[in-house]
Amino acid sequence: MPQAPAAQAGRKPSRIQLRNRKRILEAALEVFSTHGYRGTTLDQIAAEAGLSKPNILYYFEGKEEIHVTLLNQLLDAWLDPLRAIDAQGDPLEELMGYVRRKLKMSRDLPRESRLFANEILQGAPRMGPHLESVLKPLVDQTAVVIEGWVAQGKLAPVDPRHLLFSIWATTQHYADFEAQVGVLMGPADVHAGAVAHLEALFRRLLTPAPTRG
Amino acid sequence: MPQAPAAQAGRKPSRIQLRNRKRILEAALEVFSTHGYRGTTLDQIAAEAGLSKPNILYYFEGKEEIHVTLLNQLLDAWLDPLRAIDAQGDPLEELMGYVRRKLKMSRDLPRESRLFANEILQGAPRMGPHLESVLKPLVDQTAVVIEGWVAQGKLAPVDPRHLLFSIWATTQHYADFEAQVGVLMGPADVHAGAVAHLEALFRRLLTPAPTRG
DNA sequence: TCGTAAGTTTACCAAATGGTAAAAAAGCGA
DNA sequence: TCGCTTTTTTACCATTTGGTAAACTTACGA
Repeated sequence: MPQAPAAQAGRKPSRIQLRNRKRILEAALEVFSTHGYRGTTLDQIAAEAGLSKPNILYYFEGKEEIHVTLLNQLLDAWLDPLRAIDAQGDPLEELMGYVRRKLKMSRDLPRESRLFANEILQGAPRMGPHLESVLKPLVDQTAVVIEGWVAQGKLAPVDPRHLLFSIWATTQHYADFEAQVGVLMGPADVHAGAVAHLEALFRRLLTPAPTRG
Repeated sequence: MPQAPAAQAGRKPSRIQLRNRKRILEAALEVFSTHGYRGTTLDQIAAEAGLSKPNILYYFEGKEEIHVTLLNQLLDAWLDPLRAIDAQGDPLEELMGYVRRKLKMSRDLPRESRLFANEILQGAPRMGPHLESVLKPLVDQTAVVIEGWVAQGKLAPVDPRHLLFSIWATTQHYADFEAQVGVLMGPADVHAGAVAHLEALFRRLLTPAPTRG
């Protein structure tokens, strides 16, 4: 079998392979994130990557494999800020740090945010299992930590999962709804305003009432 | 010219026309909201509507017209809760009422929310002008009202636009990211929890500090 | 430098898809 | 019930699109 690095089984990838797979994924991220899965054509990805369509299919088995590769790769990076929450740290500062990291990701990696949003919006057809196996355990674990903090009185009472939803929603909004934000905010420094606003929003929510007696 | 109600110029629509246009839009909402614009085919809409494809094209000029009709119709309904904010009312209660109405819409009309999210995610290619001409003026106007409330000390200092973004993001999240919320919350009563959580979140943000002196 | 494997291109193809033409079938006012 | 209009169906079509076959070119170790 003279060819088939698409499904390379244990083979160590060559330098060219490494470079071209990276190029393709970068191009695919660009196109998928703005047009969605069905709205993206292999020709667009090929053009963006500077490769021919059959050449793309030399490195990946098909459109779907590119998409899934991108999504799973992404989810992992996406969850790093959540993993970085330290159960031993100061509760309020840990969570506020998380908010800031998520907001920064939204600004620096808007394409990744939109790719993810697109997938979830359509019911996570290519990602469902991954959400169950990767996202859910991590969230369950984080929920326990947050509940512990609340029980210790170091955090105002809050439902951990709804808190996470709020953080995700508000931070990713600036990437996912950029088209709308742009219309409504003009050329102002959106990010700086967002940082200040979300700082106030979550700090007020989470700061525990001073205990008396 | 024996046919052309698609571009009916001033003609009063027949009963059949009214019924079928409604059917088509309902079917299109269902399909567009779950598969996006490019992911939707006329055949799918036709099947969902119980009509043939050419019959669909008898009532609408094409796929794009259906989509645009749906979007513009939707934006109008979508903004009703915002229009309902009463500048003369109690600031905190007006805004909390707005939060509740938005959350209710997210629960009752998730398809509409997702249709809108899909469009904005992709850069609002078929809606840009409408955002400028309909959404922006209304938001500008609301921003003035909120700023007035803040100036009067009836509301904690807050950037009106970022506040609106937070409200939209958190409430619509339950519709737009339902696939994810479902994975993480199981069969629990998500809505009730969301109401309580967002009530706390925004009430704490907006309640002004008691003035002294 | 030569031979083999890796990588790339050219030329296709079948299916899907948005849309059309024109005939057939209902509706409906008089 | 007749005749005209509205509505619906049948039969197509051109383009796009994911994907393939096979020839051709390049890289690289011996």
